[in-house]
Amino acid sequence: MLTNQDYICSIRKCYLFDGIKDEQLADAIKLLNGRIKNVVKDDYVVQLGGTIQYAGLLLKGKIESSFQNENFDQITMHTFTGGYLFGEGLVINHAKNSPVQVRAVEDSVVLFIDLEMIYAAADKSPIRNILARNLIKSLAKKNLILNQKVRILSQKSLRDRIFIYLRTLPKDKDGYVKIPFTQTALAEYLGVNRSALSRELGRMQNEGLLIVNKGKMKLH
Amino acid sequence: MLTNQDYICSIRKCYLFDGIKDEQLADAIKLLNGRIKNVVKDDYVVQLGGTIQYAGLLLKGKIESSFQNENFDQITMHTFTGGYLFGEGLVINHAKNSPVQVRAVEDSVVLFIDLEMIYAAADKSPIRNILARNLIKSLAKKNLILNQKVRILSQKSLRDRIFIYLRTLPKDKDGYVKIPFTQTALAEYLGVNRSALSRELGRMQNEGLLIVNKGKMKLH
DNA sequence: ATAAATTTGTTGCTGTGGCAACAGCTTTTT
DNA sequence: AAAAAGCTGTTGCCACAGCAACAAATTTAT
Repeated sequence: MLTNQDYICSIRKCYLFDGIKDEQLADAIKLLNGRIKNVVKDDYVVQLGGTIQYAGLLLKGKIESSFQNENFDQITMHTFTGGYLFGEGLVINHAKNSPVQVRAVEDSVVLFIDLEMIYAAADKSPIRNILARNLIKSLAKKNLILNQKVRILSQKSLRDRIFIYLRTLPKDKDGYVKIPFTQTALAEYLGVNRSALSRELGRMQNEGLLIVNKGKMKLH
Repeated sequence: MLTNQDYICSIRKCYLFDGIKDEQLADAIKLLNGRIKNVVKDDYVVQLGGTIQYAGLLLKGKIESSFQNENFDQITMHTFTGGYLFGEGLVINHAKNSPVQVRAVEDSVVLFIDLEMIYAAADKSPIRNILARNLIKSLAKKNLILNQKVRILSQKSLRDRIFIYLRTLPKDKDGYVKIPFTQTALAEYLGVNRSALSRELGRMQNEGLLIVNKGKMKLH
């Protein structure tokens, strides 16, 4: 079933199978009723407004989650590559009417898994325990990431968004923080216009609030 | 330990102890190393930048989560009453430097619990399984709520925020959706100015896009 | 080394929506 | 029933940030 080494690599990128040895992987996936499916480019993995029974783990390719705004424009939320787990929240809550759609932007391979198997069954295999722990950690992690994003997006001024973002990054001994984004990507993450971000960073430097230095920044 | 009926009421409001009978509640709480603590008004339950070892379940009183922006103003995120579970994400991720602080706004009682007990121990009691399932569901639910909020806050125009918000609410047979907020609270949820919201709702009605009717709205 | 592609800085224009202030309504309290 | 508190509609003002367009700089590809 899982002969492709690349697929195993992808699986290892997500938390869910942490602590499960390669030789147990097949058992774990079987326990989750795992099924591998090829998805051709532009096919929908999750339909807008649809129901979703299984979480997906992207083994290969590239998929994109998006939703529609008022004008029925597609707004891309995120593009994912191998190892990304999606749909957990919807599946676990038995959500109908998915508010997002997931579409393959190139030919992809997805492993569909039934997360409810983790806690639905009566037997208590050690694998089940590990999976439960990993799922909990994975969900909690997404929670933190989303919380941080909400905190940033709740700010009205661009400057406050920058401040909050910078404050959460760890400082090195000189008080600098390393920005793991290009400025373009940072603007997208902060939910602001790219040139406005550039302008504001310039202002902040003029005011002596900030030093920008090759992908590093320092406050005050 | 848990003689107060009000406390049990609060506990029942959160998912975590679903499916656990009242007579097993004490066992479940013991399993989680539960400890009840009184918190006086204005005391911090979680310090900004601090570490948090236990999740908290509010049994009585009122607490508020907030964070600080650039000017070290406190920005309130949410105010909670009995039954609210907080800090799970931070605890499970062993997060240091909490980005939020939690403060009692009136004299309160909090049950601190060690969520890691759910999956850390070797024994596999049925209670542990139930707790694991409930924690997973609870985290997944928060995930959906946060996702929805991110989707709304990512919109630049107030109108799009309104559209997205309204689209997720269930319609009644006449196509109306019931708004579970006052307009003031809705503005806060959407992250916009209250009077701007009022203005925009007026505009949309003028344009024939929306009908507002006593806490109900209808699109198109 | 040159070309191509991507990223960043800059600037003018413009509109949205934040803010403050007030008035008219509800709802709650006593 | 009166008073207090809270919610909603309205309006003027104006700053912030979105957008477009271009140039400069940097990175990646060939």
